[in-house]
Amino acid sequence: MAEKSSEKRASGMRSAERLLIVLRALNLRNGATVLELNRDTGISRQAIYRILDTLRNFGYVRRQEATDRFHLTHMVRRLSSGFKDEEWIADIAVPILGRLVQEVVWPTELSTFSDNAMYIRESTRGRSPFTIDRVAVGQRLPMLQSASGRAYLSYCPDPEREAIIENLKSSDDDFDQVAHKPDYIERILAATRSRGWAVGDDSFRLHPKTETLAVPVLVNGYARASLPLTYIASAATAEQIAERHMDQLQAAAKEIADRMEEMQARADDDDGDDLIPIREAS
Amino acid sequence: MAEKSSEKRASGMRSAERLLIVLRALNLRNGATVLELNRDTGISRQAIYRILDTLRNFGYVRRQEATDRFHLTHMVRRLSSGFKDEEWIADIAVPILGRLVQEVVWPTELSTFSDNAMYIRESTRGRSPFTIDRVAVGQRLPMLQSASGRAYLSYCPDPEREAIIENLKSSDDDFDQVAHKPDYIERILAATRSRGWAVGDDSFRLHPKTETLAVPVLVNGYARASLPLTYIASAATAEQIAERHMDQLQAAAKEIADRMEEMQARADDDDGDDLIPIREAS
DNA sequence: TGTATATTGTCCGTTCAACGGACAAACCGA
DNA sequence: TCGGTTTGTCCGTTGAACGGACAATATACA
Repeated sequence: MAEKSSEKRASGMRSAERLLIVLRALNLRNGATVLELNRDTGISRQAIYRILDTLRNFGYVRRQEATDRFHLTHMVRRLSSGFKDEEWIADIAVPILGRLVQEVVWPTELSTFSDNAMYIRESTRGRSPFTIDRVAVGQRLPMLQSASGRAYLSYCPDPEREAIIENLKSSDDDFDQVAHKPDYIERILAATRSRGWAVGDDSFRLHPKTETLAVPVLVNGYARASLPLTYIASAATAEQIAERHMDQLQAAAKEIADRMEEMQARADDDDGDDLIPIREAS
Repeated sequence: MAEKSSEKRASGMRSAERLLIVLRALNLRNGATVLELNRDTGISRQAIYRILDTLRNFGYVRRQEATDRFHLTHMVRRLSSGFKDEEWIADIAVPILGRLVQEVVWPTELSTFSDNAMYIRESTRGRSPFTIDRVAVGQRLPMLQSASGRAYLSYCPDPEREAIIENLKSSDDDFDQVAHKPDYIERILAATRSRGWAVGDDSFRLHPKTETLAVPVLVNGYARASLPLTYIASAATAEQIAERHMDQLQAAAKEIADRMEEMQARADDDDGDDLIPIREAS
């Protein structure tokens, strides 16, 4: 068949699920006895023993000799250490972009800065009816030509921008050579700031028939990502697109930023709205 | 029976183990396809599907729509967010204290600062033949009377010490009242520093028959924990104990500190010496 | 000293969930 | 058009996970 796995109400693996529940419970109350975990999770005592054995074999949990309580070890960090901060914002953006594409028919993306360029992290191409080329995630975008790059540079902290420009000067990418023209850069930044949004340069186009404009995602006042919208050039001008959709784009950017600030503020642990059961489902 | 679970060659739960292996693999290569995970881990493709479904149900993994790759979400942090930094050092100290108690017959501990006092995090009481009172983990020790507190205060960064003293002044604990006597504090610190180790004050004793001396654990030059040794007062004087065991105590403190510095230096991700299999055991 | 309650640990027969072989479908380059 | 690669699902088999039951220990109280 190979259908596109239409969001079936999956069950998942029993014992593995319970291990995750116990692991979570251990995080909420570091240092716990078998009985406490039994009560916290509703999982039978015997099962808790099995699970803790498993976790111990992997070094994620140790038993404190003196108190006979089970504790997490520093190894647990490995279960999440691969999650990078750049992914953070893309992760949060997913549902928001999903809603955005329903209002704005054109495909939008989320791009972040890394390695002297912007990279597309998330995309709604494929859910938009007006998409020409498909997959764009992972695509590299030059800082000074792409709408994403320009939006980012215009609103990132000053020291960061200066450092980026400095790096671009020693880049061997053709696009980055304009970094040597400070007046050109100044003009772009000024134009972007006066508008509030950025446009892509003709010299860089992912697809010849499309154009892109972008707004920055301002977290605590500074750009942490860009939110580009790509449209078919023959369908409208940048001004028309902006007229129709800028409010929605800005609102989405704000929503992403708000979620980010919100999460940063919290103790990093408990996020209230929780999909993960702490007790077993009946 | 209720035997003390004599380190049996445990097996652990099959499917749960495999979930942990896949989770680890996802951390090593964020963004992976089912086939890639299959190759990385040696786990059958069908099983990877089951595991990813489970992880998705819990929100730890999402599927990037555009690329069909599986990514960790910010939720994975919850699997380790309960592991606090204070536990870090205690966690590392466990095996080192274990070796120490074999050389030094007296019980030793590891204590860290928290909430205006030192707290015992790990203990070898129970493995030492000369232990009087059993469990001491979790025990609160006053800063200015206990050997642990004095060792810590004498070698922590100056601003931290000043802040602690300031806090103690507004404490309602009787022990902390001497924080109002700067000359007393100065005398203690000077004595401790000239010796290189701290002694406990008569006014505070966990057990009337015992006395304690302690050395600081100096990470990057500053105290991050204390390593107290408790002995029976009638058996020897502090000087005799120091004569016999100070080298061993200092060596253990140094080893803990070295391990800490080592771990901090690393990228927090890959720690080389790894108990956790990335591929399944045959 | 005996009785009651709470907790920890292990055994073992049953059963159901995890397992992987097999097949179908889609995609891709030649 | 045809092989090779990748993705996804089905389904019969089996062994791993399950939890009831029991043993042992600790503490409290009469």
